[in-house]
Amino acid sequence: MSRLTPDMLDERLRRILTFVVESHVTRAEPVGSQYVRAAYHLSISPATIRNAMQQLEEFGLLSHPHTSAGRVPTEQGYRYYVDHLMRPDSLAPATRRALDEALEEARLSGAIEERLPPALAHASRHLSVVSLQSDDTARVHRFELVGLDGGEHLVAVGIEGGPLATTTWRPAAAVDPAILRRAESWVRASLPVAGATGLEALAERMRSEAPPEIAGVLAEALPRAARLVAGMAQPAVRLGGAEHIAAQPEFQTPDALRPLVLVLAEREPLARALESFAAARAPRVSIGHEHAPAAIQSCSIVAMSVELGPSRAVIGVMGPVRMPYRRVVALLTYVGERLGGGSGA
Amino acid sequence: MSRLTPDMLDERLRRILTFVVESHVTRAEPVGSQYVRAAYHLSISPATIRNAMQQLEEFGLLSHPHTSAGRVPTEQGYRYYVDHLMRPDSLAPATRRALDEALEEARLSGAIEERLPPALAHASRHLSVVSLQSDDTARVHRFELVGLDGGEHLVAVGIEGGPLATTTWRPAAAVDPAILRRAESWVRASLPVAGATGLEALAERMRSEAPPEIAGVLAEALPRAARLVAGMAQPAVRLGGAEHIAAQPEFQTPDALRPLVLVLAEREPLARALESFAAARAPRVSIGHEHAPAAIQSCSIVAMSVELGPSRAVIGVMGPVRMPYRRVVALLTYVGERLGGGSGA
DNA sequence: ATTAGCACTGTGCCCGGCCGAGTGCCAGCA
DNA sequence: TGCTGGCACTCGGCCGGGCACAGTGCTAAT
Repeated sequence: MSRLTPDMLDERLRRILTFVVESHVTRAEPVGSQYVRAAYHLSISPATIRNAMQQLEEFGLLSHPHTSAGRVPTEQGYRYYVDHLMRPDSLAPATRRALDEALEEARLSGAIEERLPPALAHASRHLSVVSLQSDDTARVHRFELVGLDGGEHLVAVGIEGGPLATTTWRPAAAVDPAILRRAESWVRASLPVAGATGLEALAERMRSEAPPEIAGVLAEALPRAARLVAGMAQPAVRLGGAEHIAAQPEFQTPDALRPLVLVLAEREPLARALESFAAARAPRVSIGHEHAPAAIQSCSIVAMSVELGPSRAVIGVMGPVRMPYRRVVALLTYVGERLGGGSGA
Repeated sequence: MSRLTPDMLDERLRRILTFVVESHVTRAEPVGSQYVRAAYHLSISPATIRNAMQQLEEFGLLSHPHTSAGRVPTEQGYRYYVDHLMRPDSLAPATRRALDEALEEARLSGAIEERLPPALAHASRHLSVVSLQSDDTARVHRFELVGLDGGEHLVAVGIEGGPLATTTWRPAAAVDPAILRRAESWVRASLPVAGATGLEALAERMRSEAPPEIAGVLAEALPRAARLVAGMAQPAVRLGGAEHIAAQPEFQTPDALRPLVLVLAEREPLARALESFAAARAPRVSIGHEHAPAAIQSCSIVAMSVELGPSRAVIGVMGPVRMPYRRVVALLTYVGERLGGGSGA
């Protein structure tokens, strides 16, 4: 299907499409010709509007639930709206203030990834999603080996743009600190390596190449390090305001709601969908079937990537395709600025 | 309402209640007198069964959706069944084998808390829940302070019966290792303390009592340590097999399904409900309104506490009140034995 | 090109009637 | 006394018809 260019539609069609989208977003019902006329004080007659709507339908931008119903935007209609019609919105001062407060509080307490989802959900009145960045191929650039008191040993690995992760184990016999440092150096000489698989490859090489006296520690440490990296690669998706999406009229049938149950329980499909926003430094919109996971193809996602503490995260909002894109984009733009997403690396 | 004693019901009433519960569990429909008679080859007449059912209804064990429908167990009916009627079930060999394999594989890969939910869900054909144990008041019994290469510093805290948690920060100026060790010792002298609040109190005391040269590091380390403990106290709830609960006939209306959406998204109510199983060394059953969170009062939970790696966890299964308690209890009993839950501290 | 008018079509809703399931009760019987 | 067969009753679910309504598509007029 060829992408519509902005100038394929004349001014009137563009205005009417805008009206239909925005009316339908707020009213959640098919919109008819006389409603558009009345709501926007148009001086043209309903019949003319009907003709225009018919053209929009031929373009695939509107559709018709049944003969005697009004029009509803198609996913392509929303796409056209988002790309060419929607004008920037500004946040209500109260919303802005609430966000500022929440962000400031989060910064102080340091638990920003905990506070962000409820704040976003509250401000957007939609389900908010925050995914701590995942990257299977992220380079492991740090490796630390520490002997703790009491015989336990600690291994720490850091991936680029990610936090440091640690785990501990208790070897059969105490390990000489000098051996630890040599083992550390041996590993570091090969850094950076690519993700968990890189570490596993390193563990493999270690068996034949590393000096025997450090092989023992490394045999314990490297697989654990690989597991840590693999664990970081599974993004933790945090959610806020699930009540909003569950309250939407499009999710008032069990068939519509069920996929949501699955997605919210096992968040993997959601994480997958959010990955595609990893490069978005400004809010990006994904509408319905534009994203892959079937369970959320009745939803739209507006999201972007921001710096969150030491690592990057995708933050966004998910709702029905009939979503107030204007408002949500404005919201995310603001939050992104506040968190330094746009200015980030 | 006074608790029913097992001998308040004569043998026939007990048998009929058993039949009604078990039929309803498998068929998900009200069960009528002639169905009971036919299904269990009873030699008594439907009329007699009806009389018996009427008595059971007077006891509050059965109820009646409407005049011309069969009987349905009440929550108290299920409770009586679970307490007095249900006989131990044995696992199908295939299930047992599948579980053995999953557990063995999980043990090898070390990621048991990842593998357990899907395994439990698959074996029980219900939603499985695994909650890593939380305890606000858990004693902090370990404290480590380590200088890493590159100027970063690492603080590690361990709570009793829990894993070691770590975080890092980068102080303005490098800290002398000797100072680190003295700071460590100063904190350890006060261990164990109770949970995050204990650490916060310690940070408070530190300001007036600690030698000035270690106050700087501790001012950075102690609040971070407190946050780590607070974070551990928020149990991570993992789920498996959400499709099972979403497929149950009792959740085929939006009103029934909606609370589930909320609970699965924000897992806090679930975590709260699971806390009450922390002391259960054998499967315990909580039926409908027996647990507090309103959102899951149309569900039952069968769960128990087991040792999972270094810490304890509550593992269980959640489904509609109409749940195959026999089978699920047998399943959890088996898994509990395998994980050493019963034999645990 | 726009508009007024009008016939048309499909949905949602209410209503009445029917069917079936399963009960409660009663009278009769071991 | 306890069980049983029989019977009237009640309620939910389902089906089909009829009505009101909304909003369209078309045509003819401006």
